[in-house]
Amino acid sequence: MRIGELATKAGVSVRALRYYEEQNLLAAVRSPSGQRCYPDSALDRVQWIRQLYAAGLSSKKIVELLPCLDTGVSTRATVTLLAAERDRIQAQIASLVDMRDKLDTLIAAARTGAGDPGAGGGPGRRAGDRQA
Amino acid sequence: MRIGELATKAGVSVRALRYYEEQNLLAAVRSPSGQRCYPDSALDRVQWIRQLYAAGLSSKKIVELLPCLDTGVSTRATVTLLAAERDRIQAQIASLVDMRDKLDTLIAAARTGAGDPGAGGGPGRRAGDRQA
DNA sequence: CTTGTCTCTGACGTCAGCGTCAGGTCTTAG
DNA sequence: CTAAGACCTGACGCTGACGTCAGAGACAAG
Repeated sequence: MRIGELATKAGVSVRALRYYEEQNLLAAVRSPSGQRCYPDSALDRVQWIRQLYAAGLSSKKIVELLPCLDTGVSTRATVTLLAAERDRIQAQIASLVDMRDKLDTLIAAARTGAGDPGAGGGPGRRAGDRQA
Repeated sequence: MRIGELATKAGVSVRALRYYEEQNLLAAVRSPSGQRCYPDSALDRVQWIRQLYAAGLSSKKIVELLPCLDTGVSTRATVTLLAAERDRIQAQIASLVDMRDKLDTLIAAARTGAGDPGAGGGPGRRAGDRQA
């Protein structure tokens, strides 16, 4: 498939796909005229890339991990990297959970009438999505 | 206290503190000669700011929320903002937990032999910090 | 053949949260 | 008094993941 189609399917911009190629995250076969041609597997690949970016990894880290994600084969070095990123993500989760709880406390305080005139909320609990 | 002391205590750079002031996140009384003078409460304030940055909020969002965090008083607008950020953070947590689990799977597969799909999920588990 | 849409390669623009350098002032120890 | 830091205000630099614009080729449809 061509770049526009992949972009639409993956929900990213054409520019982003070209950027991924530039960063060696995503390869494409070229047609004789130079147009990029992607296999279907590229869609999964792009979604991996997006999720890794969303988890706070840089292009450099991702390019080191992708071969392992592709083949499932890990060297000791990549396992080390995987573990390091996992631990970083875990710490990030802990930090976010902490902040979420702080915000919940503030929201609860606001709802139970502390402060704002007209915030007569009564018992206004949020949905019980306490677990991450 | 002066800016250098606050920076040291808070573990941030002097430049960062000046930036926070520029963004209206942190106020300082000025000495006659123009030097910034911070109250002790500024330390807590800076730590709030750091944590909010770490949770992915922008200066703009933080400046909208800080008055509420200071006074504990929330208007309807700030409660809406708080709730929106809470939900964003919750979604981010979910995304990170998902990625953490994916990485754990890969790590486990690598540990239980030459990594390959079909990974037998045998022993070699990580410490049981499954919950966020 | 022409039109419209898609694609190509540069290459500069953006935005946030600071780092860093320049040139001058303030404070404090000796 | 003087030297050494700490502090001041600009103001430019940096990084990463793209956005955007320019100018030109590619390709199916009528």
